[in-house]
Amino acid sequence: MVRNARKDALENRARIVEAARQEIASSNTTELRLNAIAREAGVGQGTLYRHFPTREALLVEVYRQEVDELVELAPRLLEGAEPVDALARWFDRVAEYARVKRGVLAAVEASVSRDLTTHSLGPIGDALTVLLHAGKTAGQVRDDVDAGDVIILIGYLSRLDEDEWDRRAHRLLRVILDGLRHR
Amino acid sequence: MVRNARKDALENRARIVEAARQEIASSNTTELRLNAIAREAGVGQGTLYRHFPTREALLVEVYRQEVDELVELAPRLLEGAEPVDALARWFDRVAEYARVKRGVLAAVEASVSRDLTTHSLGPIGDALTVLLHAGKTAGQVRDDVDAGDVIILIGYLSRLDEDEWDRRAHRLLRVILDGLRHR
DNA sequence: CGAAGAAGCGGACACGTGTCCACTATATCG
DNA sequence: CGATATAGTGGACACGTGTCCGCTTCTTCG
Repeated sequence: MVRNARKDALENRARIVEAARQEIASSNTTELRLNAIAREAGVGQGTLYRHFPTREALLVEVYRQEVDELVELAPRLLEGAEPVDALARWFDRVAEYARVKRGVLAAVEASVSRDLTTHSLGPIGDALTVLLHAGKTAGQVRDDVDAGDVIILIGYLSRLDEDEWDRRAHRLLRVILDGLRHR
Repeated sequence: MVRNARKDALENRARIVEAARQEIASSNTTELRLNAIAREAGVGQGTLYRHFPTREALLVEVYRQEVDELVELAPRLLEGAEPVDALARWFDRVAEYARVKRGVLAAVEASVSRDLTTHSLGPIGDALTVLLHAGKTAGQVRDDVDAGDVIILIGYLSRLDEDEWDRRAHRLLRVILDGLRHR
């Protein structure tokens, strides 16, 4: 991360992420007991919190691969489809992740909304910005929304219970998409 | 609440609600330290939790008046306006409450989404159902949404930071409204 | 009215979170 | 290479939550 990081610091960091990954994999639940992870990683609480100030920061790291995939998917979709359709497909992919790896969206949402004001939306926000911009340029997406707005709106995905998912997740994404359309 | 309630139980219940109300009034924050309220009300933790199993249950009680107002507003709006416009105005009113009395919507949202499956959406959900039904009948609102959907979508209001409010709250309500429109 | 049983009470407890700070290991520089 | 400043460590702690259960108080019924 930083230039002159200490060797043990990096090791600890890696060990924490690994412990978190395993914890998530084994318990397949959204819950994450931070202190348990610290224990499993063989570090103190303080160490964990210094490396990852918030639970979300840790989740972002754990799901980095998934996040990266979403990010690089956006421009690819734009090449092969109308902007609004690209957005729709991107939504579908987000939903897929949100369903299987519940932590992904929760992490993104929380970390983004934390500094919505700072205009730094993180990688996911940037990907969304690209999609929205294309949509606006093509006159398919309303002009008065930004990536932050959309992340706020689709945030419900991370709060949906498993048993409501099938009935609501995709339908509500379509409602939001229609709301985003230029009229 | 129940028929044969014990006198002291009712007193305690009232005292808890009163303590909560004061706590909210004085600290004007969304936070609510349940144990502090129990202490102020002069009851044990157990007592508080028996009367109000969840933090939301307590908030609903605290904001009962506001909730009632929202409920009886819905049919009144329908008398004087097109269904979609009534819905829009009702949204505005919800936003107003969500801004000033942050707890209202948080409570409603949480308590509703807790038993979305049981088809009991609570009073607010019922009010919304009326609005949506009128809109669908008039062909102004899409047929494939229910009150639960809408509550989920507008739930972002209770999560918006004060400083993002002005920029996003109403705009996003309009986006949602557009998404709900029949097309 | 007094006994009995049920409804309600309340505080101790187990657990998780996040902070703080005295200590330790590491990188750097003379 | 050894001194030293400092980044990094880890665990104790203060706090909040929610549960559990032995005890108390109310109500009811003979």
